[in-house]
Amino acid sequence: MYARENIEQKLREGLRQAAEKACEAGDFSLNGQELPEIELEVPREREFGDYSTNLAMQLPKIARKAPRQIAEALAGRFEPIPGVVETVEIAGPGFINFRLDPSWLTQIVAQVNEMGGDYGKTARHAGKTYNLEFISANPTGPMHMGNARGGAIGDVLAELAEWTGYDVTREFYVNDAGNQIEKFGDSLDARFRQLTGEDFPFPEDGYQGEDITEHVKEYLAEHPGSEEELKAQPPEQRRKIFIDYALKKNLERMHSDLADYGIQYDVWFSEQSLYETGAIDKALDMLKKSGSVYEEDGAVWFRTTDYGCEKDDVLIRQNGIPTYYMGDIAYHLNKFETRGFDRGVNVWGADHHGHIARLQAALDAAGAGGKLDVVIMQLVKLVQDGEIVKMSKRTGKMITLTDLIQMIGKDAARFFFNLRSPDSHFEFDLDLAIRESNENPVFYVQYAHARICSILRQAEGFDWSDADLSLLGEPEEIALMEVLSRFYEEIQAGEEKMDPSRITRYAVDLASAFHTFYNAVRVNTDEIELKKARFALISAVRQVLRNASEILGINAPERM
RNA sequence: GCGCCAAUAGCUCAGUUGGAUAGAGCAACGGCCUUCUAAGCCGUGUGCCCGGGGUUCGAAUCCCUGUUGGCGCGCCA
Repeated sequence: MYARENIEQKLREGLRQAAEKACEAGDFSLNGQELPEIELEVPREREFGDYSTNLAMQLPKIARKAPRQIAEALAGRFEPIPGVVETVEIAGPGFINFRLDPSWLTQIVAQVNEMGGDYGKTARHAGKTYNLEFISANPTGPMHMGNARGGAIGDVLAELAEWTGYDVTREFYVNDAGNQIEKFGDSLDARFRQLTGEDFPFPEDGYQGEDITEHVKEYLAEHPGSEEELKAQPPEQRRKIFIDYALKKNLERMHSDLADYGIQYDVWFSEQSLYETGAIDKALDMLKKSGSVYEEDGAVWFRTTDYGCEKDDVLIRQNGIPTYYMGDIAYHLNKFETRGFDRGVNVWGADHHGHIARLQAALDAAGAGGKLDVVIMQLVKLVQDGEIVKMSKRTGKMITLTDLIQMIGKDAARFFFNLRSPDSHFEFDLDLAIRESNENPVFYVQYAHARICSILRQAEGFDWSDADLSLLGEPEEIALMEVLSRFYEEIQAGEEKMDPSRITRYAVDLASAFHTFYNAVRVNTDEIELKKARFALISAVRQVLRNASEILGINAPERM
């Protein structure tokens, strides 16, 4: 158990008992009502102590007494906890402020050094399986900036889930079926015809990127003499050959690009496989049982309006081909029913948010409701030379994930995309990003780690295992230990709110507290006992910086 | 028209289970390297928390409403 959890539990218990005693003694009465949940917070101002509660200000309505009077009764009857609570004070309109025994903080240093790479982990969700689907970029072309953001967010969310005890599966949904694949094939075939001298118009809504032409050229280079053979084939056959070839190439490239980005998937789930395994039919049967499926105009519909949506949606088109929506339902039922995941989280771009309600509706109808959360990330707006760059996979004008990593590096990219919460609108200034490669906060964090490594390197062989941590009492040391104590809370909050940016901000906070400490006191001091204590402290800081870097998927360099 | 997300310092953004004096980075200016990494530290100031109502001991935070911006509302994915 982490120190803060322990202390908070004791404070709550103490307050509960104080309230009981105060009622018995007739200080005030709850008039038959339950004591509200006790809220504890860490006050912004140091002078208000280490913990504060507004309990006395929540009671006047029930007890019909002034908050100050209630606070006085509670504080007066609060049983001292030796070694934990030093003082109890009343302040302002009725806050009760607690000041803790300083020893609680030094214990954290020992705990971090003992737990090492496990410090920050909890078993809160132990035994539960968690499926995290992210990026799921169209395999018809290279990945873009939006995919880069989704990748950074998703991978850290997965990590946060693991740190809170979930058994996590990272998953990429490969959209290798449907209309865009047809378009992909048409585009490839059109380029083939043009390359081989035919005067053939390029489809208006085709993929105009260079990569399409490249695929065709590569195919021809790899299959010498195949040109005539291909020309003799019927167009559908030829399209299929090109699609199979280019899709495979694209997926291989995605694998390696994502590996460069530090992302490793456990499952690449093929949309096409849903058709081949009968998962679509099975899902449709499950939906039919809800009684909300009907036929009209030759198509099969799902009455999403039964579930609060604005209009119904088509499951099977007039031409008999299932919609993307139907596929997505089958896919998610596969996650929850077939594979039995306890929880699923998807990271989607804001342009897909309209899809959430109807997917949830269908899952409810099929009896798999309440298991899926969707994190919506706002789209990335790319700015270059002070102007917004329109990106489009269709026209092929875009900055790819690979370009980005080449420009600013994996660490900076991952950190940068997680600097803001997913639902904040993101303006990515390319000129700034290139310039920022040296100003990016990621270097600030990494520098703190490298500095600590440097100090420890110079004292190789120095043994501080018997350090007396109570010697740590400078304000900068206390501030640093307080940041250390917050780590597990940030992980929990990040997981709960599905917001990875908590961790980047925490890492910056910790690095900042360290840099301040470093400039204020000398670690490698002549006073041996103090030196031992400070070595124990910076060793703990280094450990937590490493753990945070692990979650963020960035390097913690030993030298810079 | 309807729905989702947003609006806080010159810029980019924190702060949202309602709390005490609304914060950080960048940018600007000044200071700190004869001892552990100056990619660092310290100091100097700026706010109609988009407007208007409401809820209450207390609102940047919750509710209603208006404005502005982004996105969505296909038998596309």
